[in-house]
Amino acid sequence: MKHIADSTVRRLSAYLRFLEDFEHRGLTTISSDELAKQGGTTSAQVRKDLSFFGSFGKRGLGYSVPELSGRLREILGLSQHWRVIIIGAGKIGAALAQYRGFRQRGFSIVAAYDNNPEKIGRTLEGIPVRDIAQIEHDIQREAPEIAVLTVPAEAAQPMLDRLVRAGIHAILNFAPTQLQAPPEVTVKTVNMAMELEGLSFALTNRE
Amino acid sequence: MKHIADSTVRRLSAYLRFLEDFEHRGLTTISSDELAKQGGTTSAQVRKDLSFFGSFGKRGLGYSVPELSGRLREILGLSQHWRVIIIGAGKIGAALAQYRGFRQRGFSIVAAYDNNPEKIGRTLEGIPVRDIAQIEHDIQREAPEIAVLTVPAEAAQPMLDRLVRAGIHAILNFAPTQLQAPPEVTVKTVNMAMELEGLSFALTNRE
DNA sequence: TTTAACTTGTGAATGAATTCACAAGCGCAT
DNA sequence: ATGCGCTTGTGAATTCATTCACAAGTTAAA
Repeated sequence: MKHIADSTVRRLSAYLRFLEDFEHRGLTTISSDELAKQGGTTSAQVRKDLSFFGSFGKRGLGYSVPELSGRLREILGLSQHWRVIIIGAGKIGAALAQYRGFRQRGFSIVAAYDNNPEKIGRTLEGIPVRDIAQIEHDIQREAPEIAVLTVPAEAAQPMLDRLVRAGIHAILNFAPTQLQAPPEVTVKTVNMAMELEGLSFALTNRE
Repeated sequence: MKHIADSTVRRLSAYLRFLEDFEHRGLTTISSDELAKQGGTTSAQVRKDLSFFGSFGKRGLGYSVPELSGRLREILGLSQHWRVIIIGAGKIGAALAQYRGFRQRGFSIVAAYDNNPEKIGRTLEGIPVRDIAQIEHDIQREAPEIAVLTVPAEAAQPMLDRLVRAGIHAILNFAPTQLQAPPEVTVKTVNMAMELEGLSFALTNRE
């Protein structure tokens, strides 16, 4: 398949959210223009994004809301369940563990891991906290697909290497550091410091 | 000034992090190539990024670490302090309140706000939780520059409007929703659901 | 059946970001 | 002083992403 840009995938994800809203309100069709207005983009962009995957609309009418949302879920891989593990049972890990958006979209958090003996054996928002020492064993046994990394910056790269060796192919990183991973592993980084600095730049450099 | 792309600002922010590392280790000069390797980019990209703001390097030698990091801090607006308020004293708010990266970079969290009477008057990681009803009054009095929005999705847009009317120009949004704001207001959104869906897409569509 | 009002899907055009490639400058060794 | 090895700064070339613009398809009304 032709390479799909990251920005395109993000927009698909946004479209799906609006479609679910529409579905909820009982509407059956939607035009690229309405979708665009919601997502802060243009109708041509919406149609182009969708055209990478097929043609789902009806000329003169628009898109069927249930059909398009179904297709988007397929495209994004949301028609299957993904098992998620959280590495690092700190505050951020806890905030994520209770975040309802995960389960709503087919991501189930199976366990959290930490190296602090006081945390191991307890639960984090109902999710068991296990010893990080057993991570390789658990990955082999339970085959989670996605790992969320909420460890201190200096521990992030070694932990990523360890997860990759154990067979993880998708990582959501919250440590404020640039990570290296082999090409078959996808890493997304959420860096709050970077976002804040973007705001600082905008505040400083506006005329 | 010429318009600077968002991607450029993000990279500058990454460069600064490495420079601080280098500074810490007592190194005095660095080449665009070393900076690039750390940041997962190319030396030409590093030089182009910096060239928008001046020429800071010495041919044949590279960049002075303390000088370049100082210049980047200026460019990013980090030589001044920014006051931050957190709107929504839930789990994410708490995780952010204790995040050390903020203070380290000159962002000080002055207060959190909530509408839950059980939370108002208490503290969140040492930060006072105040009644959201007094937000306009406080903004006028304390003039915070940045608001972090950690409220439920459906409350985000009305709250943004309220903050903008009260004089806020920079918003870091954690609600999983697309927000509309006037052009003089900068909004950055951190959307975990979107990142996860990006991983789901990558897992699904790899050959 | 014809017409009018819409809306899609998509090549072509434009615009933006990245990479190339090289002249020019700097430091060190000889 | 001269030459060599290294690195910057930057126009030009290229690649990537977005927007334009319109033929073709659909519905509904007359």
